[in-house]
Amino acid sequence: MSITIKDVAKFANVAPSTVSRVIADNPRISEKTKKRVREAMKELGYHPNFIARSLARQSTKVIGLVMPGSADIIFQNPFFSNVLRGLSESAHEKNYALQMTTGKTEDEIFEGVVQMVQGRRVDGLVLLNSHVDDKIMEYLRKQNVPFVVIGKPFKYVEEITHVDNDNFQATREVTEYLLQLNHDRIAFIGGSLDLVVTIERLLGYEKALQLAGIELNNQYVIHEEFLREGGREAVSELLKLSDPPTALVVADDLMALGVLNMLAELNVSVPEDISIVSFNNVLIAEMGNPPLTSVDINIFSLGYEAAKNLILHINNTQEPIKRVIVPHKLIIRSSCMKNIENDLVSLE
Amino acid sequence: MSITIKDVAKFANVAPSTVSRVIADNPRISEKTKKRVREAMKELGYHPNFIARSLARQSTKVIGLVMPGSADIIFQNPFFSNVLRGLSESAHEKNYALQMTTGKTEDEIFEGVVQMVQGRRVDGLVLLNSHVDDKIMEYLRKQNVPFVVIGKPFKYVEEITHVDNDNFQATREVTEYLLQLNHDRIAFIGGSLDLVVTIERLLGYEKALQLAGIELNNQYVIHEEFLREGGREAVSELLKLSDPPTALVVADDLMALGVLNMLAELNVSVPEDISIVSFNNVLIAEMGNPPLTSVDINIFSLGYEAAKNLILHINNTQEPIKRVIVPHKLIIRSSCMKNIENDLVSLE
DNA sequence: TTGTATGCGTTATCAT
DNA sequence: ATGATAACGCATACAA
Repeated sequence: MSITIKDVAKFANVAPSTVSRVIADNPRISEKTKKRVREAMKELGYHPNFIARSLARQSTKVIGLVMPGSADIIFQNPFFSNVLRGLSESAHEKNYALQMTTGKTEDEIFEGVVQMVQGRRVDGLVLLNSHVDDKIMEYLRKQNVPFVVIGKPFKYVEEITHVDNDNFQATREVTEYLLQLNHDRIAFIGGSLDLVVTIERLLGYEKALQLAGIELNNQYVIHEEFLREGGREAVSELLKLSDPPTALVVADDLMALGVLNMLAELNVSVPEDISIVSFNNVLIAEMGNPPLTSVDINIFSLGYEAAKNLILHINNTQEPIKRVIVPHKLIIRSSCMKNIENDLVSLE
Repeated sequence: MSITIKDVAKFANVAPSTVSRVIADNPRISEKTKKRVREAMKELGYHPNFIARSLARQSTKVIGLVMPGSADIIFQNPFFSNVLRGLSESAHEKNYALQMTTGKTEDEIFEGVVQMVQGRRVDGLVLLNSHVDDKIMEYLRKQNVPFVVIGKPFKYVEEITHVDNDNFQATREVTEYLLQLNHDRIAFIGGSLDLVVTIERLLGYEKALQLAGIELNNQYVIHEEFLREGGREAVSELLKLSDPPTALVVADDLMALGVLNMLAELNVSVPEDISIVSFNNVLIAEMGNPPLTSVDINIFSLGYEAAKNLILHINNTQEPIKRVIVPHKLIIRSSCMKNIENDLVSLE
């Protein structure tokens, strides 16, 4: 069919093994023959067959990506495009390819991971999010396959290599930011409690309130999906309270946009009537009306570091680092302001 | 290392070739031995090695995806997440895996495509967008590799299999929609003219105006990148005109959000002062303030059909269909209203 | 420094 | 209906 190593060998009057060594730039081959072989390769338009190489080397130079289910609305979150950018750039630098799992349901995805691993299609995997009691993580641990998690593993935190933000600390900080603006009725709208990130952020929120001596109000804590429908319901429930919050900590920009949308319909002004701070700082955060104050969690780096550390792990050039913390930064825009109500109270 | 076909063969007291036939469910193997072999596979925990199979079969069951450059801001458009969903679901149904190109620049991506193709890593490719004078399309045609383009090829439209909307017609329709609302000063804000979709939409816009007997105003046609910064500049330029438009056709939701954002800053009300209609109808379209009237181009189907037709093409079960048109639909929300100014004029 | 031979795990072509 | 055996294209241990 196409040009193989043997064709090049014949053309250059050497053995196939010599051609192979030239490809690997083996120092034991003389510069003369290297040059001759390389010319032959150019001449014939030779390109190495990755499949054959993978079989012989027992390594594919492919990284498997475990995506959320395609039916999952989370799949549409710009978070994933951004994390993909980071993974892509890092993988490209090290000449690794990226292969995605496909599948709608959790079971389909799990089966896909098994195929990838047992079928020896990939050298390692990156899990794009971390669930509570993650079946896939459990499996990969048992199989002893190199893998890296984006987010914090629910179990075996000390053993599983992961790239994460300090979400506990970040949420503490934003909550304290709102406290400094004189808010004391602060609600938390988080995503599914099945995601570890939600738990971490909730804990950070609670810690800040606790340190400020504010009693936790269960009605102020709402868990909905990270996306639009969730946002709408969450808001309507909160506003119905006798003592509605004056500030919201929302765990995701997209969800925060949904909240903004609903507040606009209800003629509630942001930030005049209610302040909002959200997370992720994706492109659309600054396109909200008003532009959202959001925690930049450096999504690109999350992806970049994940692929980078996975590759280090695969080639075990070193004892793998178990935890990489990517820094975050509060980006202040126009969705928060001082709580005047409390100001008046304190002036009395 | 791991369990191979030979181990199963020994365990079941048959030849490796027999095991292979059982895997393929070859009818010439007796049910008895099939059962015995399958039990042996379960027992030993056998999983076929895809790499070895690929080498022997000369087919990988992998589809290559040609993404925009990761440095490209277009990469962040929710369009791609959605198209990925469609591709993923379709590929999964046919047991194909998805592999992405990586790379920042056009050249890096091209090199990646060559690696994929010559390295025999993939059985075919899907191009996620269509550029004017697309180098990659040219290359794939010459290599005679199965591929499908999402969007309209700039050249060889009759020969290259592609999945597209009727963007010309769709843009005609939305422009006529605005005309019916009594707008006659309608501007067009499109993306890069390097993308075929931009050209198609521009032509549709022009056609509608022409049929309505409205003279084209060059100052009303602006091309900027599909994203935010572009949107801002475009708007400011338009509003500076002595006779500013009362309606905008914006070629992308994300860009339209940027436009909304800027208009809000300038205290220009939508739709009272200016009407906006945009394209794609991604999730965030309904989260604009006001929610955007947008053309739903059925992005999921674009991806789904692309993978489906590529796979048909690969297995050439039939003479490949050259063109698949995915239907579009105008989703009316709250960003457009009747042009009162012209109403008054006509009432005089 | 280079060549020979074998293996990587399958599939497929002959045989039997 | 099943078993040997030769590809598939490359890497590598062992020779020379």
